[in-house]
Amino acid sequence: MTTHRKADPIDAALLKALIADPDATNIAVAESTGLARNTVRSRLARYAEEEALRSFERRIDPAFLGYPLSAYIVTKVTQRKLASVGKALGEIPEVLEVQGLSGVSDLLVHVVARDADDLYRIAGRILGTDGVKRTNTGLVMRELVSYRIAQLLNADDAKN
Amino acid sequence: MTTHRKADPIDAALLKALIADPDATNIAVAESTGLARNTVRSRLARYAEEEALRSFERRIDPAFLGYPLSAYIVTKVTQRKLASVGKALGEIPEVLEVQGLSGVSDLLVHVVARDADDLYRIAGRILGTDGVKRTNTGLVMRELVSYRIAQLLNADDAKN
DNA sequence: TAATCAAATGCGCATAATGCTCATATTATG
DNA sequence: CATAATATGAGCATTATGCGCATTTGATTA
Repeated sequence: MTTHRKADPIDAALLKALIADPDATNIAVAESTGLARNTVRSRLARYAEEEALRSFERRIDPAFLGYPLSAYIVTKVTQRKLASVGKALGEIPEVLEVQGLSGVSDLLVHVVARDADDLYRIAGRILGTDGVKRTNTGLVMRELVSYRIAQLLNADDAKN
Repeated sequence: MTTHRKADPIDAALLKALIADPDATNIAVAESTGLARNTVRSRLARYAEEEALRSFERRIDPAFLGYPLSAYIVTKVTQRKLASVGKALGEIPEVLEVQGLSGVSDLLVHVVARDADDLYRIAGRILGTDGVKRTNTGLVMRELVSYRIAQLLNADDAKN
């Protein structure tokens, strides 16, 4: 796995171009980055192969699907039942994401809801799940910093 | 704002096709959904205009940028200093997202890091930020349910 | 029931992008 | 210096795009 050429495993300029315009054609990206068209093409193919790009689902705003409320539910779980809880949570449609945190029995459950009543119902269903000991719901009131990653493309070399 | 035709504001089939293949051409989407090409085109244009699709950044896996560690830092803040804390957090490159939770003085800070030492440094920097009273770092150990949204496209009608 | 209107459809066409191949150039690494 | 992975440049057949425009569909409303 030695790298030849300077070849960053991930090319910052290329990704920046795509961030600026997700629908840019390969040719447009090539022009804006100064790379050759075939280079853009082969790199994107490699990224796809390496799964450097996650699902398109991440780009869909839940609010536009009718789920304007977003909440994070910190969930304390009976350690033995971690797997079954994970499975049960996966069966709740409004659960977008569940991450196991350090502490072994803490889960961070990201949910969305149609309205306050809906959220109440969902939180109740989670708390009622066998193996769940305790939940703590934090409704997202506002985004102080909205999701971004572009800044990491600069700091890549300049260690901070 | 009356809707004519059946016209879902968001078309489930179209989005599903894009989830299945994010790089599908309009023509391919039209074929797989049974919609006309111009329909696909105009709908996608509308979604873009309505900002139903979020930044392309969401699709970039931080791990491929050299940040394999992900953590959520629950942060208790002096309420008066909420704005300045938000600004300060925004200046930390490894901070991907900051959300203000109900409770007014609770923030959920999503960070990534190159390694454990890096995370330690970042957590320290956040704790050292003026206005931050307390932090609680939860390192993501594994994903029990990885981000998904497709299931909401089905449950859209079938109230659960 | 008929008028109305937004969305959906179908067609055509000039322009642009794609997917591919192949030969060549470039550069980090050993 | 030799090597190997990447980048580049050119060409070409195929496909997609962007757009205009006329027509149809189906829900709303007078």
